[in-house]
Amino acid sequence: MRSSVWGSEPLPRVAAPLREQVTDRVRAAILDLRLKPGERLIERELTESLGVSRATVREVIRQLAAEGLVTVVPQRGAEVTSLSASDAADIYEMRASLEALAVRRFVQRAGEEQVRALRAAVDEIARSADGDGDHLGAKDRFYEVLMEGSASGPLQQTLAGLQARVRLLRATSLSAPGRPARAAAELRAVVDAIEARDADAAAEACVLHIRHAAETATAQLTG
Amino acid sequence: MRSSVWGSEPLPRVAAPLREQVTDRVRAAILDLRLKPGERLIERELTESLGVSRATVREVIRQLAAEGLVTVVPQRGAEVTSLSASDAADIYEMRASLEALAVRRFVQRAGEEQVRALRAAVDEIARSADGDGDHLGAKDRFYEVLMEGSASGPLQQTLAGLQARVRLLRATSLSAPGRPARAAAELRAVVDAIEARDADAAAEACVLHIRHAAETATAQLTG
DNA sequence: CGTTGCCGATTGTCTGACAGCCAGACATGA
DNA sequence: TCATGTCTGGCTGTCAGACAATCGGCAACG
Repeated sequence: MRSSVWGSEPLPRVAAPLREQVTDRVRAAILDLRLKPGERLIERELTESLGVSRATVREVIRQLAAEGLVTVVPQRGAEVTSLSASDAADIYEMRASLEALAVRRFVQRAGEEQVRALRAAVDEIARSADGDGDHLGAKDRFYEVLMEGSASGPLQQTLAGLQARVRLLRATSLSAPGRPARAAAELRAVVDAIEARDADAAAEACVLHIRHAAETATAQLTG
Repeated sequence: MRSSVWGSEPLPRVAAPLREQVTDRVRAAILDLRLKPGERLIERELTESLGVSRATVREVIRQLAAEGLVTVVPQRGAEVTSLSASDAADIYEMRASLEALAVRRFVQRAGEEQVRALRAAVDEIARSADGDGDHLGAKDRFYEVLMEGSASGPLQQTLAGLQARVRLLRATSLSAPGRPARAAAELRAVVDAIEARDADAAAEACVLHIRHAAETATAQLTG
């Protein structure tokens, strides 16, 4: 029996372990600012509100600490990470470098189908920038396709961590008037270059995009 | 009482939590190849050989998984990560980008004292390349100074993870004849540029260094 | 008004337990 | 003989409960 009938992948685990579901929920709470930066995460409170044991909660906290979303102070526990302006700048710089790299990989490795998907995603972003549709979700989908197509485990893992931290700021940076539309245009430039299979141009466009995002974000932070 | 008497830092925690000591020991075992890539990490075995409880062992495993040193398969447990050639290439590429960034930050933020320390570290590397002294340790010290001087938490955390993974390969890549000496020369070029406070040149030299390291490493891997 | 000492809140760690899953050994039947 | 069920041991996933160590604040005290 040819295995390709089922697709080449070893079946992506339907029922996620409890630990991961909990991790996702807490992460979401942090990114939605239901848990604000600086707020303490008390283990017993989490066990109660999430309905899981302390052991599980602790593993979740380690996970989120590794992602940089929470900071643990020895003998004091975890709190939601609050980023300094200089941290934010560094994170944006790192994102610029690594996403440029991801885009390069995408050009090398992605198939026609994936390029089309990326185009569709950027169109969706543009549409949502004009008012209707959920902008955050559209952007998430864009990055999902990008990561899928660049086909690099290490890159994906690292960038995911960076993006999560950026989102700690994103609520503010996105609110800049007119920013969504410009962001959409910048991403379109990236996809244009990708379709032309021009890795250098795509990477450069990508760096430009992140730099602009960083500028509006830090402007809001310091202003 | 002036706090500067004790140094400005908030005291780097002398008595590390047990969990961290254990993490360090397991990490060291992996990097020394006492635990080989692909080898399974069985929780009960670890509790016995390390003398700690299973809860602690599990937290340690999560930590190392986040660093990318071990891979956990749901319902099957953790094993030492084994990197594909393409993963290795991506990791080196990421390192090149991020270390270049770190070097730029160093130029911006480090003081005279730290530049001197970096110079000393690279001298030590050169000396150890000529036979005597421990090369790995010298390189570690170099990066320690670099990270300290670039003063960026996020960068430091991310790069530490990448470097750990590179070390999974390093045992092989370092054995290339003549490589240590050339590596020393390349790092010297980085420091030269730093001393001249030329961030662009320093970053470029840094990228060059990592590229060369990547080449010899992948040559060994595929050969 | 600055110290000192105590107390509650929380984390760090351990023990023991039980269900569920997986892989491989084993047995069964065509 | 080969394919198909079935069983079993080895692990992981998760839980509950317990106890010492430590931190932070508060109150008594000099």
